[in-house]
Amino acid sequence: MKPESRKEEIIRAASILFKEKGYSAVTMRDLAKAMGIKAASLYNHIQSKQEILSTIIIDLAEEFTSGMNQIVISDKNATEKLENIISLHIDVTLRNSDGLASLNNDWMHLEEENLQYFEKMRQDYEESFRDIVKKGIEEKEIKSFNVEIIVFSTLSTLRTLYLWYPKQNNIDASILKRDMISVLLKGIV
Amino acid sequence: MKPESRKEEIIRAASILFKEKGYSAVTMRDLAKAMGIKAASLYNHIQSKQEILSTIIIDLAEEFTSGMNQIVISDKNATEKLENIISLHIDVTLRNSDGLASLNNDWMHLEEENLQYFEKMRQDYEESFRDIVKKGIEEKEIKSFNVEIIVFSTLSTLRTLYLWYPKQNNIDASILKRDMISVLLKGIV
DNA sequence: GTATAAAACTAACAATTGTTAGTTTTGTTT
DNA sequence: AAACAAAACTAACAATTGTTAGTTTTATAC
Repeated sequence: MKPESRKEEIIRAASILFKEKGYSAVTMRDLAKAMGIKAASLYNHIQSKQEILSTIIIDLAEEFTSGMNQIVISDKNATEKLENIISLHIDVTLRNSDGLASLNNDWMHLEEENLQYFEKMRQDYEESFRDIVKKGIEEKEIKSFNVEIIVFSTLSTLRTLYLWYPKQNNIDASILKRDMISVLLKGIV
Repeated sequence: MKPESRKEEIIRAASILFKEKGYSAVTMRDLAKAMGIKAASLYNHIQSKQEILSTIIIDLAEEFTSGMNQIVISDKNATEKLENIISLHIDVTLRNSDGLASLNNDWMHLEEENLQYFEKMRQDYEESFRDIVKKGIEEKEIKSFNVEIIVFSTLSTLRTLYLWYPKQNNIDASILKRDMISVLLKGIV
């Protein structure tokens, strides 16, 4: 592993604080104290508080976008694609559960350009998800429930993993994947 | 319907703003502007910003606590109890989806006394939920999956209803209940 | 119409906010 | 040890924050 730059350390510390109190309630002085330095010193490494937020969120959103795109173009049936989506969410959650709090709760504090970029990615992601479910229903792989409800209920669980996973003591990733697939898919497929 | 007091109007307006930007990012001047008055005038009706937040959250939490307690003591099997929990969440969401945003995302900004009170209620709620699922598994009503995962996945969906429901155009409550019960329970029972 | 209560207003406060400028310290390379 | 870059510091700023005090307007009751 290459050593973490000071900037990356700051972003990681910020992710933890943002998770605890939300972006708006965390001050640069809070963040500095967590780093053991003064607030002004942070600006040797970052440009603004906003840059920290956008780095956290956009990086994660691009990870999901890229992962989803690979799943979409893959030569799999709907059920397997849904399994891969579950797997994607679990992988990202294990790697960066703190950052996901910002993605879920503080995206609206992004500024103009990044806000639009983020909203586009989220919309495309949901669209891809919906299309996979629709295809699955057409192919009789998935039960013919209301599509919106299936997408919503599945996605809401996956999106909330970041809150739940850290409270479980070291549940194994592969076991988690198997169980999540059971609970989320066995009901609808 | 009895007319809404000025204080209730303020709390309702605050719920909407808190949902959009979170408690910390909403200023008393924002809230005043939404009410068409000056910030100082708000204080003729409320004691503090904190009072608004705690009113929104504690009222809702008590509603859930009371609803859950009735379900727990009822003479129903586990499946029926879970159906009633789903129904409870949908009812509360239809009545006050804005306030639920604060309950879900801004509870950590409650101050000492109310924070403890809230956390106790939430803990008890989850405990009751878990007990119902456990009992259901013992009675062979519910499949023997990991209890934590069942509770987490179901509850995460119910807790996120407040975000999803307002975007659906007037989906009927009874239809929603039937479909949610299908999607959430058919997989595990 | 005069008195009373409700609800708005103006003006200001002390504290906190993100950020900048300029300087000093720390650590590494020659 | 001299030079240089990285990373910390102090001090301050302009703007914004929740809130208070005191006053005026608006609506209701007698």
